Amino acid sequence: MLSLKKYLTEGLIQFTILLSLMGVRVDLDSYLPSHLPPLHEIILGPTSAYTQTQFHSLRGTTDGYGVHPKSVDLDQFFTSRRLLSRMRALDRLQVPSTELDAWLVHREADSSVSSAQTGSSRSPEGPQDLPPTDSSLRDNRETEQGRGTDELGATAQSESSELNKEEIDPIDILWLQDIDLGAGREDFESRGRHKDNEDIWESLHDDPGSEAAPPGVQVDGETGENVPQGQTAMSLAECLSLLDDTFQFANSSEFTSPDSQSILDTESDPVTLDQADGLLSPFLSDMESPLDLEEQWQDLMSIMDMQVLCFSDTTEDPLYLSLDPSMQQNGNLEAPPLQGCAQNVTLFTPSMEAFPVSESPLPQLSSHNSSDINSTFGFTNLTGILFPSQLNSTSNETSSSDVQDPLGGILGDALFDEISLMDLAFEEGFSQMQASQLQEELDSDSGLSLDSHQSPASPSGSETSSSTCSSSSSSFSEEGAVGYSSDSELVEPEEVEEASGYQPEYSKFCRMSSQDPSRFNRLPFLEHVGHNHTYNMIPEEPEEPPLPISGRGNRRQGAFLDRQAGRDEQRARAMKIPFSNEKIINLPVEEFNELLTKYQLSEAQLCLVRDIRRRGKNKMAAQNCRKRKLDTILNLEQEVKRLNRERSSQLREKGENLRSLQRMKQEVENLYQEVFSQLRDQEGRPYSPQRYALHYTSNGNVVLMPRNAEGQQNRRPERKDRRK
DNA sequence: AATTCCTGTCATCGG
DNA sequence: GGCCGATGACAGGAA
Repeated sequence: MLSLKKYLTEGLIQFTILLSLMGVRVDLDSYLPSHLPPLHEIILGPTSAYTQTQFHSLRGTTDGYGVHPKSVDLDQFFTSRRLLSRMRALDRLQVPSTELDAWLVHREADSSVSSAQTGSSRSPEGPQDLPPTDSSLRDNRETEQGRGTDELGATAQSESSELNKEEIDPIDILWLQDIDLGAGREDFESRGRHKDNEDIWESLHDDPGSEAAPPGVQVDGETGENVPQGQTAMSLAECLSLLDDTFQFANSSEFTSPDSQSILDTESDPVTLDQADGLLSPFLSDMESPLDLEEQWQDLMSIMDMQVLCFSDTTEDPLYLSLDPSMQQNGNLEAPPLQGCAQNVTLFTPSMEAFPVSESPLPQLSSHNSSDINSTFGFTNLTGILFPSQLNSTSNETSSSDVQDPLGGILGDALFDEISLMDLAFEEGFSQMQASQLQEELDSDSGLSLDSHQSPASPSGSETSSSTCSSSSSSFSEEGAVGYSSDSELVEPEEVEEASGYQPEYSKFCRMSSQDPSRFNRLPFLEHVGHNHTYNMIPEEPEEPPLPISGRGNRRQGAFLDRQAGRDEQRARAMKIPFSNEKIINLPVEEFNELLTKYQLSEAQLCLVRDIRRRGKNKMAAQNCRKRKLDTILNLEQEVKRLNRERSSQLREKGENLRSLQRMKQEVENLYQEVFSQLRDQEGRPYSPQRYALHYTSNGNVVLMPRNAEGQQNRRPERKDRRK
């Protein structure tokens, strides 16, 4: 839940930034072709707000705990870095207004075709009975077409309701079992949210058809699809609402459970899925596959990147380019120079406008050395990137190879090979990740909380629940692992049931119960069998029908438990203990002592009773301990996969940035050539590139200097630059 | 017969 | 100091 909040907050922040950017562009586009200064100011605000300093201070203050490998903090670290780089990219390159269109398409597909994640995860139905999307669900809830209507709808269409109920039942049962297991409060809350969705979903299923359509959505008479009305604009609230819905669905582990997936695979109409795939945005379609929120945001940002890069490719405005020679100072190229380059844009533009034709640039050069620039604007490199190599190729002072392409080492094949390999590994590992996605999502995206963030069936939760339960009441069969009682008459059927439902997720971790849960999902009466982890509740009586499942683990377990339970039971019988081992083990200590005082037990009897209690409790503790250990291992495994994905994504992002940088370099080079070729001396002759070169001052001015006079500051430049 | 896996049990530690 | 849960270590049984 914590990570969910984190992602939600982060997502909202990003989305707000997006909207603000879009708004800025819309406002300025109408009257300002060269809107850089105001846009830059606006962008610099959030950009500066994401400076490293603040980032660190935030890291230090928000959560308070150290950077554990599986800490949310670490996640936040990567995410914040990504945000920072994205913001820099936004500063450097504009966000096209088509961004809004993407969201509109998203919503339209959402409304008309059915949500991919909804359809894939929950709905086994065909195209005629498409479940409403989550946003539409929300709309419905807000427009009183939710529960109130669905009661009527449920009576009128009880049949379909029954059918839906049947299909929902396994999931509900799973959910309830998790509650029974003592899922933590956080799990309760998060699941409660899903449950809300399920309720609404159910209600709308009970009330299918046009009346379930949210306001603003018409039902196509031919296709039966919901056609959104008035989609030309989406309010911020709607967008945020949609975003919120998306997050809820994205984080819904139930919606990606294998059983529901199997339901989809077997019953859903592929045409519907195709439609959904075709219309939904990649952001949504990702939720169809159980990617984590991190990836979804990455994909969203990738969309931005693609658009931004396209925009960058098409733009010819050289004002976006920095021509600062100080960038020649260093050779290595990394992301920060991009920011510096972008920052320099605003400095460059006005100064170029005010550039006097007859002004001598040399003093400026002498007064503004590159170190000043670096210290002032944070330029550390970009050195030869922005300088034409061919001009320097004839000069002995600057090696062409040096200036040629400092990116060469970075943009070499090695990096891209690495990226490709990472991508490949990512692709290959994904199916496995999908297989274990449920667990990953249960642990939330940031995943890896060892003990502080247990899965719903984590021992801490169940133990806490059991301990509180046992201490607060005398119903000692809550936890279920209460066996030891061979007195079958004392074991009530419901107790058996509870015991059978004990630790439903244990099957994921224990080989002994490696039955595929999906096999029993459609058979409610086998639900408990599918999650049978009763160490102690296997009835001793042979007349008890054997469990329909078989397998080495269960047989062994059953026999072993029979033996163990029988041992203590026999001892208890031999010692004529007047109450059941179940009570001995599971009663709270006060009631247990009370029980002991009620009966006049001998010393040997008391000793045996205490031994039985100690062994029984320790046995449950050992079971929980082992389960927790397995949980930890699985969580670590998931975290490793997640970090690999993160690394792959960041490598990809880095490659994109470097490619963008290369494009910028090429454009600047072309610009340099163009400017230089148009320069004429007093006699109207062009300057020789072998003898002259353009240099850039810290204030954005461009000066023409003789090459052999470079570094000498007492020479007048032949001519100043021209504005581009 | 050796190995592996599962489970119970004991001892110990810490809350 | 006792209770209780967690956990490492060990043992025993089954496959």
